[in-house]
Amino acid sequence: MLDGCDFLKEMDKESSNSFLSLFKEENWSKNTCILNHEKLNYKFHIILSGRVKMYQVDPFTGKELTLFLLIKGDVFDIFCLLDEQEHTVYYECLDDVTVLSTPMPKLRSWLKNNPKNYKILLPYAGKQLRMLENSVSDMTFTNISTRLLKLLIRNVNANSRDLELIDDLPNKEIANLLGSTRAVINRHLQKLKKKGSIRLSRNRMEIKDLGILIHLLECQKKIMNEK
Amino acid sequence: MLDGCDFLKEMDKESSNSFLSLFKEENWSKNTCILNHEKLNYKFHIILSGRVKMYQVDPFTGKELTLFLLIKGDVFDIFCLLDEQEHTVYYECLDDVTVLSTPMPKLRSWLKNNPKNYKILLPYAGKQLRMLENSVSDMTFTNISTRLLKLLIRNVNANSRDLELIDDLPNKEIANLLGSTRAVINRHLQKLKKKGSIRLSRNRMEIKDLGILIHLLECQKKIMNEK
DNA sequence: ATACTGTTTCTACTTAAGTAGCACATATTA
DNA sequence: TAATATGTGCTACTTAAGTAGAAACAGTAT
Repeated sequence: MLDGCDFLKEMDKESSNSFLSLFKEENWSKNTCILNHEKLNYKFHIILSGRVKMYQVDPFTGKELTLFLLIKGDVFDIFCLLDEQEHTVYYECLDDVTVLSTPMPKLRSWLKNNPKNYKILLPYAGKQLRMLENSVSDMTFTNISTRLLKLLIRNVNANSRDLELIDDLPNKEIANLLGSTRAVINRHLQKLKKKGSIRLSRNRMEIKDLGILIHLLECQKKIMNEK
Repeated sequence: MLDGCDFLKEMDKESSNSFLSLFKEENWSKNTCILNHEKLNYKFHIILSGRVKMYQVDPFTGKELTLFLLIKGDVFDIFCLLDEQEHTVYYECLDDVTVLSTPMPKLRSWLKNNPKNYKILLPYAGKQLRMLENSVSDMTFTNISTRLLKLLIRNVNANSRDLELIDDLPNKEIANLLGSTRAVINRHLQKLKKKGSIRLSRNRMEIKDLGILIHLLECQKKIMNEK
């Protein structure tokens, strides 16, 4: 059930048993939102199935930015767990979701009593740090069409060659993932479609020719290089 | 010497003594670069004095992005310490710098033997996460002139009312901090100068009227709100 | 079946930011 | 002191991305 959870793999058997006994399973239906950020300090969750987007909303324009698309094995809110500060961020279920939940104080006191397990947090925190760092550098170094190409390629399943995780999202959600707007994303998607690399329909994107996408990404790099 | 170091404040007396005995002092002169990222996995540093910028360089355009301006109490490389992965990032001393240094493996084994001290890493990791998250949302929600205003205001000393930390940087370095270019930053700085809010000279920025800066920031918000 | 909502596809327009280049000023050092 | 490098201030130009709005379409609910 929790195989492949980065969070647990460093833990020994007895620790992971006592750790898991802290939690109880919860089911949230699609589109459920966790809006109250104070509550993030009250509960801690591990995702068993389904997608949860972590996002921010600009209070002045209402524009949205999806910071992470959390899936099985991801946890939240790691920010609060690390430094016990409030975290102004929202969560929304993109599918029906199953999570393991526990009150934050319960988890904190368990960690205090089992201090060697503090270290299980470290690689996960590192992974998040690297993802954010990567977002920052992508946003300063590359334009939106390149970021879109990267997003698509990154989410192609190596075996099936199919687009995963983001294949059923509307243009608006893709835009939120890249920090752009629906109109701009659609403009770039239409170009990719015209080149025969993707297929588009309502709430559905499919890879038609991964080779073209990879080639286009290479070209972008070359263009930047020539400048 | 290490008063106000976030990194140590959670540690008990005996831990911090044995912790500090791992390190030895090093002095690096201004403009020293740490280019070899493999080495980041070999050594770990705590800054005692001077500024160190952590930055990335786009391999295709040569454009730079300063991710963090590290000062007294900051450490590096926390990314490597957390997840033991390589970290493609550069460091450069903006001043003569004094650090405490230790081999990474030595620190790792000390932590292994003193597992309760794993937790001292957590709030620092949280702080870095929040700073990066903040960069990402600033970059998607606000334009460069607003980000410049925020940068200036954030670095005004509350008591002296003077600009600190970034007051002696050339326009190019300010641009790197915001992920922009010298020409654009200078354009915005000239506007602020014309409004009488700052004074500019070679490698020097001074606050002339903080009130104007704060007012301009408020106006930016209002403009975004009306859209 | 109908109305309603969300999504896609397009066109036309606006604007902030990036780019290029140059004159001039200020440091550094040879 | 001359020569060189670095930083500033400014102009003119280009372009990617944001903005606005409308038509057509696809699902859902009544």
